[in-house]
Amino acid sequence: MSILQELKTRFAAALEPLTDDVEPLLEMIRASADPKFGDFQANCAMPLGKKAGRPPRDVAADIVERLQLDDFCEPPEVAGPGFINLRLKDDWIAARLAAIAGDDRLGVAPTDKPRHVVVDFSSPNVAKPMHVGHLRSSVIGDAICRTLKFAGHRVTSDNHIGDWGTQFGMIIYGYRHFVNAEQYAADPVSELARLYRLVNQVSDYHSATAKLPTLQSDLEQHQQALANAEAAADPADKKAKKKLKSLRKAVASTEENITSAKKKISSVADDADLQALAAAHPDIARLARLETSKLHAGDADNQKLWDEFLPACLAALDQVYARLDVSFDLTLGESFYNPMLPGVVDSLKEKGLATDSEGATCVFVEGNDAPFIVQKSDGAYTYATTDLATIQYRADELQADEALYVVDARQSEHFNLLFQTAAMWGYDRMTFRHVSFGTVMGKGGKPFKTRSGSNIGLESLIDEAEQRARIVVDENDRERQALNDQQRSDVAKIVGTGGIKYADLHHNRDSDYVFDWDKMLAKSGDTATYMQYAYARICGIFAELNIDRTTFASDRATVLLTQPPERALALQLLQFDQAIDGVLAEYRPNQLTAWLFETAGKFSSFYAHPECSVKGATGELQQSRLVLCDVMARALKTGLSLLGIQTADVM
RNA sequence: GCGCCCGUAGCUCAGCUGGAUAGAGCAGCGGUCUUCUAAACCGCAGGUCGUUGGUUCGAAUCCAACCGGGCGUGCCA
Repeated sequence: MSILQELKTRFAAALEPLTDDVEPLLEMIRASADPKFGDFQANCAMPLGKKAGRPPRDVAADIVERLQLDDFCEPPEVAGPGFINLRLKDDWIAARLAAIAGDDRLGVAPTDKPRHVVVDFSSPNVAKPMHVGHLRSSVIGDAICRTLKFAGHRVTSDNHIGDWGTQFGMIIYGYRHFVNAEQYAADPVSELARLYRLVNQVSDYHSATAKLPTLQSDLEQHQQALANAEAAADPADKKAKKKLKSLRKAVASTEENITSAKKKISSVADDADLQALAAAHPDIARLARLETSKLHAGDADNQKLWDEFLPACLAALDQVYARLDVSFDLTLGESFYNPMLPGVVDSLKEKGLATDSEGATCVFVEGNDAPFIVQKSDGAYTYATTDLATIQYRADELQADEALYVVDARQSEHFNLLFQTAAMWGYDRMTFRHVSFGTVMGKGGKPFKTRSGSNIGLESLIDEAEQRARIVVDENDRERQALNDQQRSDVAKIVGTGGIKYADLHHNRDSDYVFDWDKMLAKSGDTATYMQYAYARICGIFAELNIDRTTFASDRATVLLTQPPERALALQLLQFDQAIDGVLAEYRPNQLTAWLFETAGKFSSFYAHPECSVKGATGELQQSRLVLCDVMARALKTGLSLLGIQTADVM
């Protein structure tokens, strides 16, 4: 039983005579903010006193009198307005720690209320290279899956790939007109990616060329309006000020659009071959869309191409996932749900949820201006329809209790509409949750892009991480020479990808965060490297003493907490369950990174403390310290593994 | 216009179901390697928690208004 559970049980008994509803009061037991207030504190006397109209300190004294916890706590103290401060007995901590030695679960029991959770994450478009935007979804989603599983839930991870969208029409069009057969035979995926880029580039060229005059006149209009407004502006008028601001924004954004349009035009116009190609395919965008709709309509030729393209595209994705150590139970893309879409719309219509509006079939959700469009006026279905079909499948076929969507925060409105529509549609017993996350920013505070403004490829990101990590590994091992070339390269992989993942996970997922190479692989601070290093140092101790950690009989040892760093570390290690609970409460992996960092910090203090040497100790004390080290190593390895981060025995 | 998110130390961020003097990490300053990997440890310094009101014994946390930034907003996904 965990410390917090134990305390809650004891407090429940003591609080029962005082109130009908103890549950919220038990939530007010927590680890102390400051060691001088003990190890844990219970804040329940204040609200209770208020409710009963009694001085909180009296209530606290009442509670303390009823509390039965002298078997594992020092006598509780009442402090301040009515805080109850608790300090665990050293012997009890030592016994608990000895009890979890050798246990990868660190004494955390699986949940007694398992749920079946579908986690929908990563979801790239096939045939389009994955970029940094897919990183967060992949990394956060994977960490959530691993943590849910560890906690004892049934998890189905599902990669809802985009394999049926407009990009396929572009690829098909490109393949028909521009394919380089040799390249395609040698490396189909990169040739398809090239074709996609090419068709995209030419379409963009035409649409930019068409749009440019409008944009330029828009700009003139906006500039004129701005000039007029500036001339008439009354500095005291707030409304006018706001208007000025929005006009300036309009000018700036139009200017940006013009710049980007010009770039798109010149990228083709500056190249004679491209220019000729563009001239020969003036209607490329429409024709590419036509290929898409032919595919959707069941056109045999296009279906054949799709069948041919897809396996290669999936294999390419798998390569990236292998490098990231991310895996899925299911990869059910949009195409999988295609046959279900007409039925979805029919069912919505039957139930009176979907109605015709301006030619499109829409669900209107109260309190939302925007409609939820399930069928466009041209008859095509939308991702709203697919998402509803997906819910149907997950509820009816997979029998899931809960579905998580690890998707960019910008889609929150879509999910809001989706979930409400699903509930009205009858899927009200399943819980749905948009696990949203912010944008990855570059150092300038703008979305992380390459210098030319395109997205940064995920593969090149991993490449760079591993290269940078290798430099760090080489530097660190220069004097020790403990690693050969292969080992260094293995460590660099672990440190590099671990660094990327950790940098992402240690931020609150809601925030945008700034991507910073130097910080990510920094030798110190809150990084994966710091944790991985702590792990390697522990392995080093066992190696030095010629003890095989895998067979180390730590459960037979007694734990002695002779020094403050030992006690602090032991107590920290006993609170792993709180980190797990913290992650799963709102699906925030940063709760676990925080615990790991704190724990690793406590270990580093222990390790560096002159009175806590393991090698320097003998007999029972050395055995005890080895137990501490072993549990610490398990904590790091297990905790990092829940984040999808690996460890190395030697670094 | 409407909706969502954000504003905490020089920088990057935690903390947000209200709790004791607001925490880390970088960067800065000063210490610590003949002893388990110094990719480390110890210490110092650094903040009107955007502003103003409100609720409360108690507010970074809840509510309202405002200021500042980002994103989304009917047929792309």
